[in-house]
Amino acid sequence: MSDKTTRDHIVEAADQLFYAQGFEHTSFSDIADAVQISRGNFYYHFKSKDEILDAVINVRLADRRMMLERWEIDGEHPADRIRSFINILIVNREKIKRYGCPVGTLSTELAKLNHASQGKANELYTLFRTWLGRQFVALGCEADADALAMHLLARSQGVAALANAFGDEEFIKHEVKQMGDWLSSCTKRRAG
Amino acid sequence: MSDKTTRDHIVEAADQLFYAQGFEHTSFSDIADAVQISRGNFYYHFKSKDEILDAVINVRLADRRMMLERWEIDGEHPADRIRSFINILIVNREKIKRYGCPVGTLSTELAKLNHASQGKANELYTLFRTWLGRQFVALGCEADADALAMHLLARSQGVAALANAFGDEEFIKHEVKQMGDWLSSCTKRRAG
DNA sequence: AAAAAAATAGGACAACCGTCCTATTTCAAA
DNA sequence: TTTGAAATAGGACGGTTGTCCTATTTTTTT
Repeated sequence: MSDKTTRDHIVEAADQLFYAQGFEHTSFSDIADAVQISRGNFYYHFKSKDEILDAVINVRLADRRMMLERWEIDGEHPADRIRSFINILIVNREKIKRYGCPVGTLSTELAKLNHASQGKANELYTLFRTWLGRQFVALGCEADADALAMHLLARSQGVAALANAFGDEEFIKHEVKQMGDWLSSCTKRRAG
Repeated sequence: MSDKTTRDHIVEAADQLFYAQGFEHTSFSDIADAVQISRGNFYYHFKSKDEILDAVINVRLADRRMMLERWEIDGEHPADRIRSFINILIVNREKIKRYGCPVGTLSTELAKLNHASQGKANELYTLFRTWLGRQFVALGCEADADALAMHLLARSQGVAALANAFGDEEFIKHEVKQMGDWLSSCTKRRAG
């Protein structure tokens, strides 16, 4: 059917479970049940739970990197690329409502656990930050490109957090519209 | 020295530990060590860990309620009250950098745990939401008072999340300034 | 001072955790 | 078909968790 290795299945199941239940609250048994393998066989593929987390973060990093690269190859305007980023909130609104932002919630959890992979998880933030910064530079906002990137990142995080708490998808739509307006006013201020 | 009961000490220690380490990652032993009582004695004051969480949330609710009421009694302008809210980020920037927002991180964690006290924890959000909404109404923004309250809440959450991830207090200051400007433009748009 | 109540200590408990070990099975190379 | 490596199953392990129980101490009341 599929040529995915057992290892891939484990990482995939762990990815989903870490997102839905959190890293600490997901046990080896949970993952083993999801993949339908025995607990013991686990340590043939991974030496520890932390190693699985590492693999999960690597997969997430690779996924997002690919997505952002795809958005950059197309001959789109930088503003439209940024709009693609904002639109993640719309595309994933259902899951965000239920589980929050996968990047933000993992980062928050690992910070509390003071986990060794904290830094690596935050590379996900940095990935978006750098990419957004590059788009703002392309828009002609060299001076405060990074600040604008951080601003947008923060607003996305806040929207995801509240949408999750209140279970409110409409709020996402409303805020996304505002973020679009904000972006327009940004570019217009440049042009005018 | 102090006339605080043992129960108060437990709740206080649990409050801090839940904030710094998260609810699930904080064990009975952690709290017992902090309060310097035996684990066994614990169940004389609380029937379960969930009951401690409940007490912690109640304390947090009471604290915030008192703070907001204090801000409303003073004959201040609604805009200045809202500025007081925004300024929480500045006052607590050190702790936010280290542990994030106490309201947001707890809400996020309980959502993942699918914990029974999820709703109660979210009352903290609702408290601020309602209060902010009331201030925006007083500012003359009846139509979209709640939306403005949610917007401000979301931005605060986002700022706290990123400040925590990047360990960046300067970012807080920068965003707080912008939120002040946004508020000014809000009120001016009304007045003009 | 005696009696009753409140508070505390310390250990027992079953369940679960991440980890590890050792048979057994599967499968490909020879 | 034989051989050896790769993959899997299942259970044992020590530690920790939340919970509970029962003495003992402390405090209050009479």
